[in-house]
Amino acid sequence: METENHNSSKSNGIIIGGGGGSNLYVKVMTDEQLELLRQQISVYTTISDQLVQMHKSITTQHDLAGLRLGNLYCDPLMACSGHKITSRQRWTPTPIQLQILERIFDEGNGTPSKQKIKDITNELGQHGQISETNVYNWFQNRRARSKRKQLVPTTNQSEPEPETEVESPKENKTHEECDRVQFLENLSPHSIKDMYIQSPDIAGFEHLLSKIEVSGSYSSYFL
Amino acid sequence: METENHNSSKSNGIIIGGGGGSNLYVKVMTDEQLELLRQQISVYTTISDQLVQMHKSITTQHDLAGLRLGNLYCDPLMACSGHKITSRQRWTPTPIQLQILERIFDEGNGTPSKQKIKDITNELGQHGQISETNVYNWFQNRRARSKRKQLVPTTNQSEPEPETEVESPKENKTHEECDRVQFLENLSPHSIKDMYIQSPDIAGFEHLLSKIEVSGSYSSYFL
DNA sequence: AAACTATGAATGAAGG
DNA sequence: CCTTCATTCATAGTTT
Repeated sequence: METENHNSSKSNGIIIGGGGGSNLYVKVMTDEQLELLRQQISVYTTISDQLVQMHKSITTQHDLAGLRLGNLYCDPLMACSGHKITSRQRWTPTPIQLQILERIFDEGNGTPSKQKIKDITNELGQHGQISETNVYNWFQNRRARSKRKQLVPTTNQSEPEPETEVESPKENKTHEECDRVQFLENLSPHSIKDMYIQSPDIAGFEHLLSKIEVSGSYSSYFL
Repeated sequence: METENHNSSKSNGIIIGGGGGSNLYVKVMTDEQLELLRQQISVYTTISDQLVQMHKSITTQHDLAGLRLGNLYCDPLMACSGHKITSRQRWTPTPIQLQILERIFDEGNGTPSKQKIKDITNELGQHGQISETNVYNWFQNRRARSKRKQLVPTTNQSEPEPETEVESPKENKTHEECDRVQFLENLSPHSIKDMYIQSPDIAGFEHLLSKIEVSGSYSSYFL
């Protein structure tokens, strides 16, 4: 367990001369340094632990909607006031609105100008909550999709992209939340065993540890 | 569990006897131990970094997409195994890239000059494929859309429909969301300065560090 | 419930 | 810069 004796790097080693002439090279840390290390690691531990818990709570729950809502209605006052918060993170046109929109769309003008958008928005506002962005997006999507429909009328099933698809075959579609977390899960496994310091009480954390790859550049983080 | 009594149980200190009779007590770490520490810390760094990015991506509404692509980027094996990654015509910023871009964008200068673009591109190139055009476009779009964001602060709270939606009171989404977000935000500030080890390139991380409270029990994590 | 479909929304890029 | 398009994601609603 004695050193491999590389004395090149920082001076975290000292040479203690015995009386005779045999020098003993050891790595030295003062109590202060150890304390700092302890703090540093504890900080990492704390952060990681809590973030992991958040991560778990996010991926476990189905409430991605709530998640998304968080962005939109992140105002703590609003949220905590336990008030209304019509949690419609995504606008959905009412039948009346849709009808009007369709009519306007069929009127030909594929280009709803800015002012037009305003007018339409105002009109539709009489029939439900709506914003200009909603109208804008609607026309945007409507145009694009009506165009695409024409382009691919019935020939959709014959050419399912015979590409060199070595991608993981399935499970792309329904795992929305996985998309969000796979950047962690997909990390190639690398066993960090017998760590000098172990965090005893973080449950899912070790699982993550076993998956995180220690990139070769980690040494650059250190010292 | 192991106590924090590092003086006795865990012989990480040795007594080196000099010739005379004065003993020198020092903390000792072998290279191996140091290496393990290095790995451990780098693991924490990696995990924290990525989790922080996820956290930011979640709490910031405009970059969920970028996060998603993280899985493509983050898996070295898959990326290096060859014929993957292709089939993407459109550049998508990696989380790291996005983070850097956001930081630069937030630094005010709405005008990324030609030279600036070059620099940024070069920097981001360290974290993934990118071109100057990508950077240019990104800033272009970012600016335009952030501007448009202000234009549509539609706090439309009107009640157009017989909205009897009470959103299941027991399952308070907003509350959960708050919990998730606030667990970081609410941590009492504690300055971790002059850390023995610093991670140079994690931007938002230091901000978090300044907010994380080092709980008094951190010593229990250590040894 | 899980899978599917329709569609609102986000965003990189192109044109002017 | 502004507008527009193409692509993709995420979700609400529907079907099996």
